[in-house]
Parts: sequence; structure tokens; C-alpha cells
Amino acid sequence: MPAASKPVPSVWARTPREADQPALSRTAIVREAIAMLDAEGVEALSMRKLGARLNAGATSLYRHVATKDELMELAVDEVCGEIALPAPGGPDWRADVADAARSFRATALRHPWVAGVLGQAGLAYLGPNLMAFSNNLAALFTQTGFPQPHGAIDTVLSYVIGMSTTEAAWLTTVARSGETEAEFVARLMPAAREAAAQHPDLAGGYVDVPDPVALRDAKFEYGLGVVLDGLATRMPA
Amino acid sequence: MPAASKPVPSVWARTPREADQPALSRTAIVREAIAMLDAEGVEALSMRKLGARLNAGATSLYRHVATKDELMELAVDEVCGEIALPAPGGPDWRADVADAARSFRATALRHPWVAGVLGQAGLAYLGPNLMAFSNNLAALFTQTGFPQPHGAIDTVLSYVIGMSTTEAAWLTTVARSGETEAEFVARLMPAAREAAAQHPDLAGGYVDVPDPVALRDAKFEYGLGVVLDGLATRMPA
DNA sequence: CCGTCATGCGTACAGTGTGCGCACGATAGG
DNA sequence: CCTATCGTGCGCACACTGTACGCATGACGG
Repeated sequence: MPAASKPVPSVWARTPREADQPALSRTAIVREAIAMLDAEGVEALSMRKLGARLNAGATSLYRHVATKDELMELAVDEVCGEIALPAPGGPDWRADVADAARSFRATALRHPWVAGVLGQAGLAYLGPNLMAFSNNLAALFTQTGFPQPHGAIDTVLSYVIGMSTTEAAWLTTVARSGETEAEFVARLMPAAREAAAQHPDLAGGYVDVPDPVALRDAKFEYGLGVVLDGLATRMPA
Repeated sequence: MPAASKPVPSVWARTPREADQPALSRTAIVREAIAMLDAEGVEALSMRKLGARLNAGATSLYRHVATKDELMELAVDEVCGEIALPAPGGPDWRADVADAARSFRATALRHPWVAGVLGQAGLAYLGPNLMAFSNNLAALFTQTGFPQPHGAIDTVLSYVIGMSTTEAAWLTTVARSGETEAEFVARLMPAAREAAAQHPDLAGGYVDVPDPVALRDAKFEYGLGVVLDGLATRMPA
């Protein structure tokens, strides 16, 4: 019988589809992709592994998602939905912009892959949540009569994306080491100091840090203050 | 004769190694890798294609380079060597920092892959040229008695990296379209305007741009001015 | 009851990074 | 001069990637 060449041992033993599973859906796929990205980073996400986590084959995902790049775009936008948007028109534009920036950083650090992907994609991602964030930032400036709102948006966004990308990359490296951030810093310090010996003006950056998290927070706040001060000088009285 | 099973048709017909070729070397590999990255972007670089361009097999490269990641690190640092470093201690720290920032942006746009790779790697890249650039920036601040030089460095770097990454991603998208930047902008404008209809505060950003290159230059200069102004308020008189 | 259709999956293809071991030319030691 | 060693390049192989194609299955509307 040529039918015996089929890999199925018997037609009668077929499992009649596990219908209790919520089946595949675009939102479920995106949700699980984000979970994988958060846990293992961007290069650990493959369509096969993602399918396996959803009790599905790799190619089944393509019924709901055109391509892996599209999936990444959806994941990025989904994560951007976590950014808190301050209500525009408040009395203190400075505080509102700062809150938006902090919220962006916080979600970028919660999902350490998103800043890098977002930066590399540039303006190609036009998802609703990302657009809403940009628009919110714009509203914060326009509604207070800022002269060049688009320059202000790009300036704030560039600073925040640049800082968050660098920070997220650092956190990824730390996470891969399996140590706490403080341990990792302590272990790297001698090598860094030796490398900085050739570059005396950098040496001041390699002092002992008792609380690396607080230091990163302070660095971000410092730069944010610088940017906002610079913008404040361009705000008419 | 079992020797006939060898793929070599005859031992006597063997080419005696083309010794005129400059042979493989780490610097030649890195140089050619940069050329490929500039021409076709980061996802078009494969060890096999790179080997082929050097008249070599893929695995031959591994005699000179431990891994592809290491090759990328070498390429990034090599490119960072193109950044012009202003002499520290000049009378106008503002102009010097601005020159360093402009030079960084210029090389990042000449090699549109480098900003993204650099951002994603964070502080993991400690090549000499990158260290020299950081140190130069540090020297520009320390030698003028700036109070928090490391905060200033991180602020400027974050802004410049963020802006350059976004710009480079945009340029990559434009290049892949095969059109000029002006054509590409014109073609995208209707879609962008329609998308911005839902986001009225963004609408002002989608006006006709006669000269996109000049507009990007102006945007960069605006943000750079903002950052430097913010830093200037922290400089003691 | 019988198409039609959306959905999942098995197979396959071209391509990736890279470990392994062999073959070769040059070079040094007897 | 012969021989042992060594650096270099390469062929092969492995595990893995994204994704195109076509079939099987069950749900659903006529």
C-alpha cells in the first residue's frame, strides 16, 4: 500500500484539533512576540520559536502577519501604547514634556529592544500609538505657543531616543551577564579604568558607583533638564 | 584508482595560488566590509558575500576575525576614525563641541549603518577611535572648567546619536526607493498628510519642502543649539 | 447536503554564521 | 637536500533562519 508512506501512523488516531486553545490571532501573536523579545532580546525571536510558544507551526503565523518585519512593527507600536500621554494645555509645559519623556524612557527600559528597533526604523513606523505619542508631544508645544514646535519635538525625541537606546543596550548587556547591575559594574571597573588610562579626560567617569540605577536616573534627568532649559530660552515671554 | 573520486580533475592542473593578490588581512577585510555596508546596508552583509568580494571563501575570513560581531565592531571603530576631533582648550568651547557634533553627524550620514549599530551596542564597543572621540568631547568640556563634564558628554552624545540614527534610517529608506530625497518626499506627502489628519498637532510638519537636505541640516542645527544653550546656562561665568 | 472559505501545517528552498579537518606554500632545523 | 612545523585558505557540514506553496481540515452559508 503506497498510503503507508505517509508519516501519519493511522488516520483514525488523528487528534481532532484542540479547539480549547484560543486559536491564533494577530493580537495573541503580537503579545507573545513582545514577551519573547522582553525575555530574550531581538535576535532570539524567530518565527519557529514564536509559533512553538503558541502551539502552532512557524508558517501558520503568516496567516495573520505578512512578514516578520511587519510583526516587529506591530510589536513596537503595541509597546508604544504603554507610554503615558500628559494632557496638553496644562499650565506647565516644561513639566508635561518632562513627564512624556520620562514615560517614554520607562517603557523603553521595560522593553529593552524597542528603542533600538525604533531608531533603526526611523519614520517608517507609523502605527497609531506611535503617532499618538508624537502628536501628544506636538500638542504640548503648540498649545503653549511655542515658536518652532517641530524643532522642539525632534530635539526632545532625539535626546530621549538616543539616551534610551544606549541605556537599553547597557541593560541588555548586564542582563546577559547574569549579574546585578552593581556586580557587573564592579567587575568591569578595573578594565575600564585601564582603558581610560590612555584617555585622561575620561577617567572621571570611572569612579565607584554605589547605586547605578540612581546614577542612570540622574544622568537622564540632567540631560532632560539641559534640553528643556535650551528650549525655554526659545519660548516667548 | 580511488584517487579519481577526488573533485580535483588532475593534480597537475592545479593553479599554484595566485600570489599577486594581496592576500587576506584584517584591515583589507574590514575595509571591504565597510564598502559593502555603505553600499547595501547592514542586512546585506554576509560572510559569504564578503569572502567572495575578496576572492576568498567565507570561512577563510575567520582566520583574521573571530566572529561577525567582532568584524562589525572593527568596522564601527574604523569609521569612527573619520570623525574630526577639534583641539581642546580653544577659546570657544561652544563652537568646538558643535564642530565635533557636526563631524559625528557627517560621518554617520556617510555610513548610514553605523549609528544604528553603535546605538544597539551601547558601551560594549571600546575601540580606540571611539574612545578617542569620547575623550576628545570630554576634554572640550573639562578644559573649560565645565562643572559636570560627564553629564554634558552624555547629553550631547545622546542627542547626536539619536538624531543621526533617525536621519540615517530615513536616508536608507530613501536610498532603497531609488528616488531622490525630494521625489520621495513628494510621493509620500499625500499619505503622510492623510495619516496626520487624525493628529492635528502634527499637521504642521507635513508642508511642502523645497530642499529636504537643507531642512535636515537646519533641524540638526536647531537641536544642537538647544542643547548647547542648555549647557551654557550651567557654565559658570 | 454540498460548495466555499478561512485557517493551520508539512515540506521545501535559498540563505545564514561558523566549527572541523584537510591541503598547500613557506620557513626553519638537521 | 630532506623533513618537520606552521600559518593560511578552503570544502564540507550542521543547525538554523524567513517564507512560498499547496494540501487538509473544520466551520459556515446556500
